[in-house]
Amino acid sequence: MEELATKYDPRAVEDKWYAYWVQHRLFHSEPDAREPYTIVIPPPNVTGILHMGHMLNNTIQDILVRRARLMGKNALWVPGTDHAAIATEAKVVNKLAQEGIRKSDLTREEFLRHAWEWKEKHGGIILEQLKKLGASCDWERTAFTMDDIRSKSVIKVFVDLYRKGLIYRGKRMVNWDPKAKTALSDIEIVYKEEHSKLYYLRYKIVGEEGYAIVATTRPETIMGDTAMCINPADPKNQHLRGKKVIVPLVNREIPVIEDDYVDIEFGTGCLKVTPAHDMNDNMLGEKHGLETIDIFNDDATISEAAGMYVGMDRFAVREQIAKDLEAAGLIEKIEDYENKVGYSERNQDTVTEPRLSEQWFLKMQSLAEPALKSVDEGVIKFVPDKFKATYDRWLTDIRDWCISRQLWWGHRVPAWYLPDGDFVVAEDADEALRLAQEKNPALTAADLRQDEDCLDTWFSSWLWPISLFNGILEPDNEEIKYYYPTSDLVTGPDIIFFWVARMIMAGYEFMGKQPFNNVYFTGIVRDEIGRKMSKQFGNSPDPLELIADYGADGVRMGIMLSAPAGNDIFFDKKLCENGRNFCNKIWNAFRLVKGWEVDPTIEQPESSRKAVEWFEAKLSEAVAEINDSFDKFRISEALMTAYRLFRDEFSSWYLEMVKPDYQKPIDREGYEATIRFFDSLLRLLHPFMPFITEELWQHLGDRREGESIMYASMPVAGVPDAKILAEMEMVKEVINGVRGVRAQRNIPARDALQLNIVNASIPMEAVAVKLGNLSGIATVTEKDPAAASFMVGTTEFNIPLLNNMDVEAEIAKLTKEIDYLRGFKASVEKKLSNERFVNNAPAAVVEAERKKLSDATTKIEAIEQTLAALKG
RNA sequence: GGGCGCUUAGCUCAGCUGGUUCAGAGCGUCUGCCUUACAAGCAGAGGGUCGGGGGUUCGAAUCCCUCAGCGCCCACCA
Repeated sequence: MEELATKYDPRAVEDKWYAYWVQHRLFHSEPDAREPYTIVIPPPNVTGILHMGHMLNNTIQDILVRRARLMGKNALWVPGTDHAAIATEAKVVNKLAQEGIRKSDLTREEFLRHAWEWKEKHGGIILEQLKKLGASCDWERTAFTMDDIRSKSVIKVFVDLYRKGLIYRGKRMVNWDPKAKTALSDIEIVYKEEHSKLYYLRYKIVGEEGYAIVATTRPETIMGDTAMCINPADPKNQHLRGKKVIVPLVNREIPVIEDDYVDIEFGTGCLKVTPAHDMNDNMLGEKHGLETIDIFNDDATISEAAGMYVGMDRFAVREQIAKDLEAAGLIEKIEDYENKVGYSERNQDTVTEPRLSEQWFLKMQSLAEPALKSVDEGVIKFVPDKFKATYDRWLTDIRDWCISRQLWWGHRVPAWYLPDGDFVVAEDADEALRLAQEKNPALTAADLRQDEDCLDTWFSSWLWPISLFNGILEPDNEEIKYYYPTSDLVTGPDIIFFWVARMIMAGYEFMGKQPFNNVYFTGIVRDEIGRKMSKQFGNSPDPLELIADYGADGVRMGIMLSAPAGNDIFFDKKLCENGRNFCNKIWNAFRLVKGWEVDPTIEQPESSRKAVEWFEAKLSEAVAEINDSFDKFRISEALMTAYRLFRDEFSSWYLEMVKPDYQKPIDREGYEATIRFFDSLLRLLHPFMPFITEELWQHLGDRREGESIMYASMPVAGVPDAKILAEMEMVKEVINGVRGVRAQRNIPARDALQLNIVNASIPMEAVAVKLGNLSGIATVTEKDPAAASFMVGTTEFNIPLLNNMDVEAEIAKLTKEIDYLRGFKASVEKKLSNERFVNNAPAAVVEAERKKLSDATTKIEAIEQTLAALKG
């Protein structure tokens, strides 16, 4: 192999290996005899662009999938995209607007043609970006929520649920997005605290002097007022009972009704009731049989029904009406007020409007029950489990799901209306006609009109773990039987209701089984100062640029280093630098090893033999730790363990122990063991850093075409030799002691030093000699006053320094140490002289304290002697 | 208004059912080193009365109470 550069260049290897993996179909999975391991990707928006949240999420999924593959499972990660009805439709509408085309001028078919065009052009960019990250998805299975199988699945499920009586149509109060002009479900509303005004309006009392004062934040809705409400128990408003009042400006008489819903303490205790534009008012309206006046159009401009301000925008009207009321002397006062205003989750600049409209709903109660039970009983495990509480609460108090959207981009509601207003629900037009003819044999296809609405995007994503394997259309097919339930779901806690809970419900409803066994919730990615990364702030780095700068492996490591489960992660580019540096470390360790020349005639040195024995144990220990971390989904910790194993134990200790002298050949045993360890380390690191590990693994041995580290086996944890681990830790301390002496006195590493041990000996002398650069190790009975000293445990070590000795400094150092030890000893003595401690604490604890005391005593004596010798 | 969670080194966090391995890790900082794998590096060092107060206990970062600060989720107070 040719000379390797001193720095790892990711660009030279990443594309090469990704193409190799794809070419050899190494990400592809088909059912076989092995145990399956399945992940379905949380489908990103088809027209979306990769952001840091995706990077985190997909890095974790890739780590899990690659690890499962290395563990011999039949690992499958299914990719795909989501049609994201509202978001995509909005993008298409904007794009058309720029071309001077209005959606309202297009037919549904024309619009959809534009939308598909847009999807073909922009769809899947995000999947290409994932490839740069190294995502090992089975691209042959790439799905789309609006492709044929997924669309038919959605329709089938709709029809099924309708026939089970779980889907109904009704005129209800829903959240309305006046920009997208569609209904939204309850959870698609985000409430934001806002500074607003509380207007106190004067409602003239009919047949009486004076006014009733009503406090409202929305004076523009007075045109829709159809009652005023007081609490019957409110003493200050008793005089209003049974009266009528006149809506200011509008001059319409409305009754005063009574309901204990009204909070006596709020404002004046008088509430204006606008049943068409407020959830609670609607409730009051139904209870008291009030008229509803819908004063808004679907874009939240004022409608004809309002009779005033017609065509004006709701916020403009608020300002205008305040002025007009003021001018008419109908405002008592205006106060500053903080309240929560609902915005569209998808369109966060748009204030939603409660609105009465005809929509399709799904009854949730019966679906929620098994879903709730499953998580409660731990059939599905949440990591971290604190999210169980959130999940429980939502499902326990669940409301029906408004599933229809007034959009064109999506799955069209499979309902057909008959001329008489009745409707049928069917899988297609033919079936619809048949059903319609059962009602009226005279009907023809031309008499039927399909519902214009689409279904909520989540009504397709909730089927994802099933529909990806065609489990809705063909419930008994081999794939669904093999891959379902999937293993782990990796997603953000922000979509726990939108997606996770609903997938669980769908899983039980349509498969009778959970859709996945574990849900791993990632944190939200924030910048260094804690802001959520978003386009708005422009604080999200471009993932592709990061990959270009640091390499995919470096970026993956950077993300994972700071990503404990469920905690928000503070992303800082510097972490990618650490990742890149680590790649470089691995690269250079490889250069070292690859540069060795093997001489089979050389006998393995003692230091090398010990090194191999020790690292064998160290590796086992680390593998066990990593396995344990993965079992708990502590992926960052697993990475940290592997990182330290490679950098500290392998590079700094092991390689230094087996490394031959400059330009000297290495023995065969030491070399082969090192290659074996390197191989194990690469396999251990592969899930985290797929590219560099593949590159080096390929160089490490003779590989066949098509062979890959992806399918090498994960190292298994043996039983580590505890004795050698302990011995090595002791030797490390001795070597550190020697290095400390060098550092303090500026003794160059190349000057060999003599190490004398006072009345003791150490294991692995050869290792200490090599790494400490010692000229010799001897056991002495007398301590040498002209020597630097340090202690490991209760053993004292001397390094004779001859004229290099700084007696004052040595005395100062030892004095400090002995002071600390005396204090420590005193505290242990105090504890041991406490009878209650000695009597109550477990014997082992007491014994440990006794040992501490005797060790401290030994050390103090040794230092006292040394000090005496130095001073004498 | 309800629920949950957090507060440990300059930063980000780990510390499971109280007691040797309990005050840790990574990063950053500081000090030496261009030592023939790696300066994107090596070697070494410093740094916290575990948010405040109280309690239980022989013993508390760990259990209980309380105060303060922060975060998240949910909720129809106009």
